[in-house]
Amino acid sequence: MTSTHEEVGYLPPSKPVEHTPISAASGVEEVIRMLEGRWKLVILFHLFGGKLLRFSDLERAIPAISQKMLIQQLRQMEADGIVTRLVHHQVPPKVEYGLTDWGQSLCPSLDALLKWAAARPGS
Amino acid sequence: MTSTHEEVGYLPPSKPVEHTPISAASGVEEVIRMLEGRWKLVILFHLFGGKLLRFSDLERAIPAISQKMLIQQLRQMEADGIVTRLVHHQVPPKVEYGLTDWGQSLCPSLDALLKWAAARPGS
DNA sequence: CAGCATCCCGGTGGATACTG
DNA sequence: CAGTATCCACCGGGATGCTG
Repeated sequence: MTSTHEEVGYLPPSKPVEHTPISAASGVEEVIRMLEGRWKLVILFHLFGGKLLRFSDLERAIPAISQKMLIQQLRQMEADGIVTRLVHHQVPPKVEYGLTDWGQSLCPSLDALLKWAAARPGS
Repeated sequence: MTSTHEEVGYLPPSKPVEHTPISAASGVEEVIRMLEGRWKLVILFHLFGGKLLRFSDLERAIPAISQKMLIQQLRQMEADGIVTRLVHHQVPPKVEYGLTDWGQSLCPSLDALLKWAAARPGS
């Protein structure tokens, strides 16, 4: 694919839109809002499979993330109904994070994304 | 904030991980890198369906985006092999953007994301 | 028309220190 | 252990003006 300046052998703009992506754009914004941020997807992938992870587990699993970001993203996803927060009040505090059913249902879609990335031409 | 403190009636962590999301984490970063940014997905959704849109078409379709962001995101996706850039050298310049086959193959996955968002409990 | 260059602001997110 | 609080650097991204 030589990016610029090919002589154009393209033809008919007579192709009708079969997908109306524009109308979908509204939902797109919502998805972006809920999943954007450097860490949301990374966290989600660590939670898939119904696992319950403690705050410190996640910190260890994602060494590059700061506490501030970890808690912030977790809280946002909790507010969005994607992750659950389970507090055990005991002397050394223990909090476990997991996925709601709805959050877990995101797994296939994200997996598809992964497969897509893996299928990149010129591997 | 008492959003918390359920007494924990959670049971068996006997659920074996059936998905090994951690190993997937590597690919996740890649996906994020390619799709992140305020506008990438929005642009993509306007390009799905095999449509070729001119720069000005996209500007009109996404009024909130600035020229700078539009061209920047398009270029990045072009570099990633997601979008194509078709230059017609004629007196009033004309450039059309579309999707590569690989880029087009992202459509089902993103659609799944949309459906997921639409299925949010408490609609 | 389709961009590039420049300036600049605000928010995102990192580092660090402190608390229940 | 699981956060909260603060400070601050950086850069994503908007506005404007100019060019081929």
